[in-house]
Amino acid sequence: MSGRREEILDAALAIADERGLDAVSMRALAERVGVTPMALYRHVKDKSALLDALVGRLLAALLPSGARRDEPWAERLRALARACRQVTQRHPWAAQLLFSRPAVTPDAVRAVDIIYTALLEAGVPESEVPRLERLVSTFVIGFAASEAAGRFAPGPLDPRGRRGQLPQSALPGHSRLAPWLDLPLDLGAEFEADLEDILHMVETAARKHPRV
Amino acid sequence: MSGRREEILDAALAIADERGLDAVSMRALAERVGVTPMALYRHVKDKSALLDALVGRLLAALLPSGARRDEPWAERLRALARACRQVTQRHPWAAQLLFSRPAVTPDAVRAVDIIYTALLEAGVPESEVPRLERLVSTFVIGFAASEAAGRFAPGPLDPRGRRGQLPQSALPGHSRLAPWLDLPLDLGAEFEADLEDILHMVETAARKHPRV
DNA sequence: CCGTACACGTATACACTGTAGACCCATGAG
DNA sequence: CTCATGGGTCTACAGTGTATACGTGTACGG
Repeated sequence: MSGRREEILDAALAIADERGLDAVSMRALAERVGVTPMALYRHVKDKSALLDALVGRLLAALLPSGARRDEPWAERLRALARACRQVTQRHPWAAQLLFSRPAVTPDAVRAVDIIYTALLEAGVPESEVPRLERLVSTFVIGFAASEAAGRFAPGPLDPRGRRGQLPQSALPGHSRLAPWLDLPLDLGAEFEADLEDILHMVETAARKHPRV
Repeated sequence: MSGRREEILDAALAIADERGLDAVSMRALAERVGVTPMALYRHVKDKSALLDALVGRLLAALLPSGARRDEPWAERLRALARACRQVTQRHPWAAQLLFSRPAVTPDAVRAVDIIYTALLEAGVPESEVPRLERLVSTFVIGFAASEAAGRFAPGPLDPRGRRGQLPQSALPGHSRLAPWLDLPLDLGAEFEADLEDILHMVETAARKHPRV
């Protein structure tokens, strides 16, 4: 059962961590494994299949966080969400991949199931659980991806400069919020606050249809 | 002022719509414009700059939806969100780009300002507005990207088959939700429902600190 | 022991990609 | 007339993923 495939995935992960996802080329990967590029294709169907396998591995690492069935549902969801963010912080390249394919690998399905059972335990009516699962996971992955891709980062211009591109009359919101916008932002705290708001939303969804 | 650049962007957008983002190569683009690949570099710094310009153009098209200042704030947010989803439905390739770079182009800043003013009008305390703007936009973009990338699609396996990979004892949530999971999902309706939940969340955030 | 099948690896080649550098030429200004 | 400049071309380089054909060691059935 060829540990060779695992070795290849290890190498790919290492390269991605060290020099970014773009640096994971079949040639570079082959060299790292000490083999010819074409040899990789004996163990991996495609490059895209290789990337899928990579995210599968990360998802597996993320799983145990939400599986502790003794804790209350909200805490399990928090743990899963935090683990997800942690993964994309450690492996920024993974964020964009999380959006590409649906949850097809066994581990991904398991992660979805953790959210399902948490929502059920929260009292969300069964008909609403799938939608809320997608809402929650979309937000969590979206936040992680935004952070990893730098969408929340100041970018080439600082807030002041960004506003300066336009007459301040065109940006009433920005000019009124100016003092708050210049503050450095603590994404960790923001993530926690967002989580609380979302969990609160789940609770009201459960209260609206008082079943169970 | 060289309409040539606009002509290039038009061609790039056309190629992306017809054959996907990957088909937008400098060579293909050049051929479409009727020119040599290297000629493009007189009008566009980079390929990445070209892509940035493309999303800028889409964002500009999306702007007017939320700018109608006569409507109530919730309706303006709904309009902006729907327009965003509409854009990524018409141009699925754009979704992944929306996550890459922060809102630096003037049009993007304008879009953020629309959300700012809507949240302020809703009564959200100023200190909370920037966070909630990121929360809302993260979800909307995340939903659009998920839909465009097929994360919500059934994928290679239908729900039944996906569950079959694992013993149903490992997936208590799936087995309990089975009847709902086999239903075909209407993403349009789901998006609307999600929007309502999120707007409700904004309202409670506004009520919590009854300022203004 | 022999032959054969198979897993694994290699070598070569093809069709792409983005883009650096040198050159060319028409147009308009001084 | 001269000269600069904006736009365009050609060539070339260093990459990319991967199809195809070919080798080779190891295991196993006869």
